[in-house]
Amino acid sequence: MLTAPHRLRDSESFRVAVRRGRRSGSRTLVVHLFTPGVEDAGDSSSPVRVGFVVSKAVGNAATRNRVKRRLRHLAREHVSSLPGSAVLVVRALPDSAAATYAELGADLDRCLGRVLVA
RNA sequence: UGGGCUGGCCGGGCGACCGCGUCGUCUCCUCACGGAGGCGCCGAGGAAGGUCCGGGCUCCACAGGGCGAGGUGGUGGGUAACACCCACCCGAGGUGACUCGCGGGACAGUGCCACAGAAAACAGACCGCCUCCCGGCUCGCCGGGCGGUAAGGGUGAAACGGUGGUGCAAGAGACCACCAGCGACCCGGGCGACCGGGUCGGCUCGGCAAACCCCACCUGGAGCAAGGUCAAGAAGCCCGGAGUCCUCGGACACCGGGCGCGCGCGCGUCUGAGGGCUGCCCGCCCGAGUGCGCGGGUAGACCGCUGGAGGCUGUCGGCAACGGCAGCCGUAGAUGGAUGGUCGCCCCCGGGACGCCCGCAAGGGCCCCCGGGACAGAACCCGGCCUACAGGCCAGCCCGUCCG
RNA sequence: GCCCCGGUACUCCAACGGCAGAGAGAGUGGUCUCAAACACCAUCCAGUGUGGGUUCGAAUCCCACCCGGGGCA
Repeated sequence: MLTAPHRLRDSESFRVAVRRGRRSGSRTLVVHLFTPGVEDAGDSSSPVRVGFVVSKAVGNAATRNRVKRRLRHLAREHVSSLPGSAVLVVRALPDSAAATYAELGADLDRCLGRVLVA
């Protein structure tokens, strides 16, 4: 689980991450990672922030909550490996509703690996 | 023992590790705001759901009357209130326990009843039946006419009471008996809906109001993004539309709208601007500001925010719903939205199979492996309704079978 | 949180409570053409989102549910 400072909670940051960040997808989810450059980062001390997008196509409220909780728990493992002041948005696809915790973890690892190579 | 009816209840349990949120407390960092960490308590539901009703709460409004609109619809209770619940009545279904019913009014009026049929609502008469008259005749009849009838025909969802008899030219509630139905009155029972009995009457009168409508009763508007406090802010913000440029990500200017404030103009301050009575009118009330245009700021934090028509137990009243009294309990408050993740054991269900046990057998039990365990996530709070739901527990009752 | 529309053939859409359903496009088969397009003719495709009720009779009226779209704060 993520503590409060690591939560992404304003829609502008979501838009920036989704539009300008590096993207990688899998069957169950899509990852957007935005790492601000030197000129963009006003204060380099801001923490890594993570947000989630789980649309109604995934399922009803209980299902969406479960997916979101699993993703939050998984994303916690990656916070320390991300560069400072990075913004990560994880978008859940409809197949994520039926995926197990291990499958979601594998997909998140693979996508984050691809995004972080560059 | 098999099948069924009704009511109530549960919604996996225990443990380990890693985590999240509110509150409390301690420690540390910071000038401060605040932040980090440790410990402790608590942390989704029976439907939290759909948003179909009813309330609480908040703001606005509120002399009264009329028209309109919407809702409810057997009776009597319960309740803060209801379209909910309970009991009863009536009707329908079931052998029964029991279930189901938008269950007022069709002599206040208007409207509709397709097709078929002679005729579809007020009686009328197509084929028939019959007296009489005229004509014909093969004289048992045939044709025509003035009339009388409504038993029979067949259509339809529905055809103007049913059966039997008297009666008649033929017939008919024309008359009689019984039955069904309608109305009036009387007696008895019930708070009442209504029920039981009797007398009399005309002797009979279709359905649809989830068609307009009539009757009785009820209904002010909005909603916690209500509403309030503080901060920021004399500066160009947000939303929608369409356009130009372009490095296709954005930038720029235009039009319309939104809110605090500033400026200008108009109309006004008791001879009344404007507003309200949230559908309209009369009428009434409030009232010192208000309408328009131009410029164009902020959209953050906190309160509201959880103790309430609260729950449990006992007792009393009541057929019951429910109510009175006493005692005990203290129970989520997030805001990109906490209550989770991964395992182990147990429980339940399904499948498989080595072995073991019981049994003549069908089969049953133990152990092992695999898979599964629903519907679904609080967002101001309650009372209901409706809808979804794996599996399970308890109680009462009905019908059948067997044994005594 | 509050509220409003809509659901009929493959598609777009009509249908006073009355034969259960019109039209256009698309499709199919013909005519025309060397072949096609166009045009013309014929034909096929629905049981009206689901369930229940009122009625003699329901796409239509009423109730509940499902799905889709939209608006306001």
